[in-house]
Amino acid sequence: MSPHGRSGLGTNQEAVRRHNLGTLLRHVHGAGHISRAELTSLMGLNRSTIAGLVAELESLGVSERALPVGSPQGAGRPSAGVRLAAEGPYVIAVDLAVDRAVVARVGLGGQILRRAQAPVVDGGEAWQVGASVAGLIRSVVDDAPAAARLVGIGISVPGMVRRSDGLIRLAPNLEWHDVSFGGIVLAALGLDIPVSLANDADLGALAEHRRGAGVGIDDLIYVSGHVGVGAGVITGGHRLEGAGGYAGEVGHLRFNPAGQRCHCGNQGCWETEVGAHAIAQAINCPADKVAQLDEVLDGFREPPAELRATGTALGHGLASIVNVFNPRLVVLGGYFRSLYPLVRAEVNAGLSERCLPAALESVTLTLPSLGADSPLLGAAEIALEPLFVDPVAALGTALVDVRSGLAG
Amino acid sequence: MSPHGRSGLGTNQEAVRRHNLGTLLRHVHGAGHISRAELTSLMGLNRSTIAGLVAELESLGVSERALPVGSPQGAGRPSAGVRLAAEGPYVIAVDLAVDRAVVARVGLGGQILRRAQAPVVDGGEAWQVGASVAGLIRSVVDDAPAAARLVGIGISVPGMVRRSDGLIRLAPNLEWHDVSFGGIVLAALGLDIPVSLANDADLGALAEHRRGAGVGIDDLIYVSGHVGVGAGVITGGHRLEGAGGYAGEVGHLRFNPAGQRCHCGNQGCWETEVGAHAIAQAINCPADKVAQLDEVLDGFREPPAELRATGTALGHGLASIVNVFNPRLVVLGGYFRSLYPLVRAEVNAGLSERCLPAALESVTLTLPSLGADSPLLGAAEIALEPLFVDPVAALGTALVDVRSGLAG
DNA sequence: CGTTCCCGTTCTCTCGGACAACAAATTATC
DNA sequence: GATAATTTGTTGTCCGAGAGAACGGGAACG
Repeated sequence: MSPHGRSGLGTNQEAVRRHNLGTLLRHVHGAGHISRAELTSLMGLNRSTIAGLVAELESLGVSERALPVGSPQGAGRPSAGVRLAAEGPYVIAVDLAVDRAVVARVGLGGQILRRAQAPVVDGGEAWQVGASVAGLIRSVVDDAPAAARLVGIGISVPGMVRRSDGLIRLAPNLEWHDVSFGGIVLAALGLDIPVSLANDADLGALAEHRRGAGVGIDDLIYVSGHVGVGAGVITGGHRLEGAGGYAGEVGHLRFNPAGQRCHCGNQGCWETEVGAHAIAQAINCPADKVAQLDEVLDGFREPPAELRATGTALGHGLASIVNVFNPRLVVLGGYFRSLYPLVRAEVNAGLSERCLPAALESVTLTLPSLGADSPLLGAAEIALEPLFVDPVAALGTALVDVRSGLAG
Repeated sequence: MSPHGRSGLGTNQEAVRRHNLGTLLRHVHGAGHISRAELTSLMGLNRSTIAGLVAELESLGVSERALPVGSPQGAGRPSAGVRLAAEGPYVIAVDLAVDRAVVARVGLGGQILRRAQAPVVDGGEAWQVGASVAGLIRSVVDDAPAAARLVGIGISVPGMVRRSDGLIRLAPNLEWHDVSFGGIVLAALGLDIPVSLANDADLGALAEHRRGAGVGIDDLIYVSGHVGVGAGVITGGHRLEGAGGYAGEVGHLRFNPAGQRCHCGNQGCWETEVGAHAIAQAINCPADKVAQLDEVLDGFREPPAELRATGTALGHGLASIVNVFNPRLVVLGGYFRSLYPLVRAEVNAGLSERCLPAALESVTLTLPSLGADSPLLGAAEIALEPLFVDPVAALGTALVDVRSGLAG
């Protein structure tokens, strides 16, 4: 059974095999290089069972035998390693931001095999951006091994994405409403493969949970500043999506009812105090550089006094979030990655001051260990997801020899 | 596999049987009376497999054969029914509130078989309350069939409960800090059986999700007013607990930084505007009746003008919550159950005004269909939970002939 | 150099669910 | 009202997947 899926169903033996093979692949994906002995203890299955599963992965062309892993600890025969195959399946990850699009070819294991990027023109129509992204995808796929299979495309979107069908309901800073961006990209490519879209903060949280600062931590929040402010939440090891997929809109938490008007129509949303426009205004940054606020902030050697209030507001807002979600970790992504080091003291003080003691004692603030690539790698993760649910089926529908498919 | 549990493990064949038997029991528990044919389609298993599972449940004394269920629809042989056994296993549910404790004997299927309650004296020590609860448990168990087995005790607590061990970290209105209430009750009973504790709002959400207004709805929030304000969140069909178990503390969301001081030390928490003390003050309710605010509110035939601002504040706060969690349903429990009908227009207007359109369009406000019993039935649900994970094991450790055990 | 420890491989066993065939019980149809 | 159609319960068999035992291999340790 999928861990979070449709409950209530029974498990037949076919599902057992699917689940075990998928879980095994998930472990190999997570570790990159792992010994069979570790797999047996991680999965709680018999040696012979693991051997059978590993053999199936090899016959699928996903993994290959490797030398015993790393340093031998203790006596006994060293355990054979399992390594991801060089010509194994891969996905296309797209990180769509307000000013640029990054596209990467990402293999199992989360390695970025090739990347490309292009600016997004201000006020660009969706089809224009889609064509640009399609071009980047072509260039990124260009040097892929012919035998390698493309499993799908994952797209990180700076806006609200409906989870039922991936429609972009609203991307305020791109000024997009109800855009079916997945369909646009597929049409521009002339392909028909699975496309998954999700909110950038949600994907940042997922990536940091799987491969970043939050490995092994089942309750974390990724707070993302990308012009607007949003959050991705992992709780109990799973993404918090909400009914429509719009959960995590912390930017519009009520913060100061006497404050400034927000583009959402309300007054004093948190975003009006810690959003990019508010910060730009505080440090007299020109409006056309708001999208590159992180670079502007990186330019400071000393924290300007004007940012202190922002730091406190950030801490106070985080306190509300921590009270509500009780995470073990809060990852500060987007331009907060540049802001936090400047005003660490104020943020920490603001959080401690306003947070309930029980929630405060177990929480840590940190920076994303994947740097600015968190949403990109999260996009890769959701595109890879079908492989972990049913490797055989996902590889069966995957695309072989993509280059000639794209040329045609 | 347990649906939300430790991921990464493989599934062995023993686990398959456990899971299927538990899932079957979960369905019988949910429906009370269900046909085998429905079970086959719900669980996606073969007829013969379901027959085997049902036979095992019968041999465990949990269920029994019943006549074909309800109205026959269509041709064909009518399917035999599965019904919960009259002398089947049961649990003790405890709803601990600031002014009273309710104890019930609850069978599989969520039926309250017997209930008792007693006032909780103001400023009562934990051991006193524990002794009182133990007495109620004795009286409630008194008429249980001798063959019926007691599976465990579930306790709803008006405060923050650590999920790792059930310790009550803080129950502000009982003035309890770090109380091991489960151990106290067990010691007073002289028993040693599983005890589960959780926050009252969390359990309200669980009960409404399983048996109330939220059946079939996987994303809902139960907002509870019981002197303090808290929320229980169901997301993706699972309880949102957080790292320590303290998630859902929406009462201390920042609401109006220029507002009144909150007992948590901050200023202008949401609770200072929609908490029981704030409402009591607004309608000139004496301080010693704050714990019975729901009854006071029920006394109004016409909504007093003083409550309008409260209704608006409730709506505005709910907007923040809906933006963050994107639920399909918000259930208003505790004294909000009495407040909402009085100021429905203000609440709805406040919510619509401050909520993001995408989140607003799929959300509904409603009252708990289990009335004031939501937390109580939620306590029963967590106590029953082991039965659905592994019926055989849970029944194996369950207590037979409880009366004589309690007498000795 | 032998012992010990751990792991991979192979074979068999066991168990649980699927499947097919048949009987049973009800509805639909002529 | 008799027959056909439909759906389900029951039974026996089959199949597949994981468990377990036995054996051999490879490395560390004494």
